[in-house]
Amino acid sequence: MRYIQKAEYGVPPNTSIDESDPLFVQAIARAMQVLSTFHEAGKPLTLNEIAAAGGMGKSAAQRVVHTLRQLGYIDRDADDRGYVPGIRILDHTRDYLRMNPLVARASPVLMELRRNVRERVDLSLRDGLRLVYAARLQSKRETFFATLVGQSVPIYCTSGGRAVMAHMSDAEVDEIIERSVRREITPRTITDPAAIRAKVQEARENGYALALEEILQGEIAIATALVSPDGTPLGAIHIAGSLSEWDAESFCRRFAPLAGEAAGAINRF
Amino acid sequence: MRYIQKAEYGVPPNTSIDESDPLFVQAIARAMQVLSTFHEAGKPLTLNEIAAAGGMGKSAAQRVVHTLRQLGYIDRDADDRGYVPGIRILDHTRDYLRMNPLVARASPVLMELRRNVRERVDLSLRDGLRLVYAARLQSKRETFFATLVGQSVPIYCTSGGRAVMAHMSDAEVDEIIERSVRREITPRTITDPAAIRAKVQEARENGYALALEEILQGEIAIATALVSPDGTPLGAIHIAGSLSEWDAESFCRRFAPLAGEAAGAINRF
DNA sequence: ACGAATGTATCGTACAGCGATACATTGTCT
DNA sequence: AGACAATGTATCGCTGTACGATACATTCGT
Repeated sequence: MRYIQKAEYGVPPNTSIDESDPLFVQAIARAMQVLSTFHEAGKPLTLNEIAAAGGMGKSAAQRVVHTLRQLGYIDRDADDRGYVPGIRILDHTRDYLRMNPLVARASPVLMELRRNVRERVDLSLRDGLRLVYAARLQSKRETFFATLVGQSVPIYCTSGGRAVMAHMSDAEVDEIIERSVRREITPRTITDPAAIRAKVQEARENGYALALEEILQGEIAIATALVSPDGTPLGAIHIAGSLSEWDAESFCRRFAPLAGEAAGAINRF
Repeated sequence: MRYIQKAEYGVPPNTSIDESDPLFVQAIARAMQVLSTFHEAGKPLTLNEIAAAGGMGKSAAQRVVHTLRQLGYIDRDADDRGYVPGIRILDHTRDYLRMNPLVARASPVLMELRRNVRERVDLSLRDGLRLVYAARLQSKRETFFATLVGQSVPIYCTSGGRAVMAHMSDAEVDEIIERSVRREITPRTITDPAAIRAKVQEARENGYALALEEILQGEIAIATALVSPDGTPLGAIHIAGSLSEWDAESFCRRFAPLAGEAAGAINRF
């Protein structure tokens, strides 16, 4: 039995909480902290690992895990060797997806788009310095792990991220670049601030953003932004293909108009 | 802006918790209770609604919501009119999906299956009296809301459920039937215990289960069970099509072998 | 067979979270 | 417009919950 794929190029969400907030319930923070331990895990976890990772005592971890287990948010591994996330999580996934108006509005358009495009089509939503994939329509050849709902990627070095940044002020863009932990995820990841700004500018002019192998070797992706009525960028639509089948120019010529149309259909108020 | 689709035919999970458990952390239960309020909601919720639904005081709801908001598990609605589930939920979705060995093992097989089948293909996992959809490869014509990850259906009246029950003892089957709140979701939903037992027996003999419009009008579905090495049923693979294109017999003849093969490929330890 | 690491149980004390209440702000009805 | 109802926000003293240390049980690894 194998357990694979931890965070990898995923981005941890911002969990910098304000200490000494009179309304803040610490027990809840502990619970979520425990659940979040799995973000970095590649295998079922033991109580001690959870306690250590959460910076809490063994007793605290024990009680939290016990409680979450009763409620179904944590399970025992199939072989009873450790703890894994529980199925009740999916109930909340459903709630999130169906109550997010952007997802609801975008989905039919995405499926229509997928009909005209034999490549992977994704919807991502902005959360701080990252984009979180909310809906993914995989192409024929994709592997499962590359296309998980909830997967997240940095804004600074992705097509979707740059499409989003294209709808921000220069100051905001700079702040994102500044605060991001930039590293070369692949050899072709663009990490230089000036170069990123240039790509954002390019996206502004083209109306779409392009990224070549910045996250995954051999992957080409273009994206267009989804914006709220007041112009705030909320997320992006991605079309991703393989460089073994496409060169950048023909990929853009073929898919940029489609991606633009799709975004347009969603963005109308 | 519209917010649609609440629980409907979804099944609420079993949250009957043991009172007076010395290790039970009530604050966590409260937090999850609050998040679970959205299961039944068709629109953004107010503080008072959350408090009332959770059977707690306004202050308690206030603190819980405040905390979950800080952590990103609850957001304000786009128009600042109410509370909605937050995007951090998706991080845990990803954890669940990738750390569940059955999902991991089944996914490539599912995609291969989808390649040979132009209909919807689903993977569901058992949780008590219900099946929870964990992976869904939609066909061309599906609407988004019909194919949400996290959607759940009762065991007693679905193809997947009967495929699962086929791998249980008669006593276990009876218990499921007994404990389920059986109602006619559609006019064709089978709710009579004896009739259900007969359908289970039929599934045992055929190696697959069939359901006709028991959940959704016009839908036909067949399913095969996924079992652990010791024979315990863990979930099912579904193939679902439309009665406007298929009659029961040809649907089975065409897809039963494929569903069986797929389940077989996954079940080999 | 042994030792190390796991999950489980117990218990008195401190402080976290409870509920009542009061305030602020928004939207709605006539 | 003006008043009202309903929303989210803040404050505070008391109670009871969750804390951590420790001891026990059980499984795993070698």
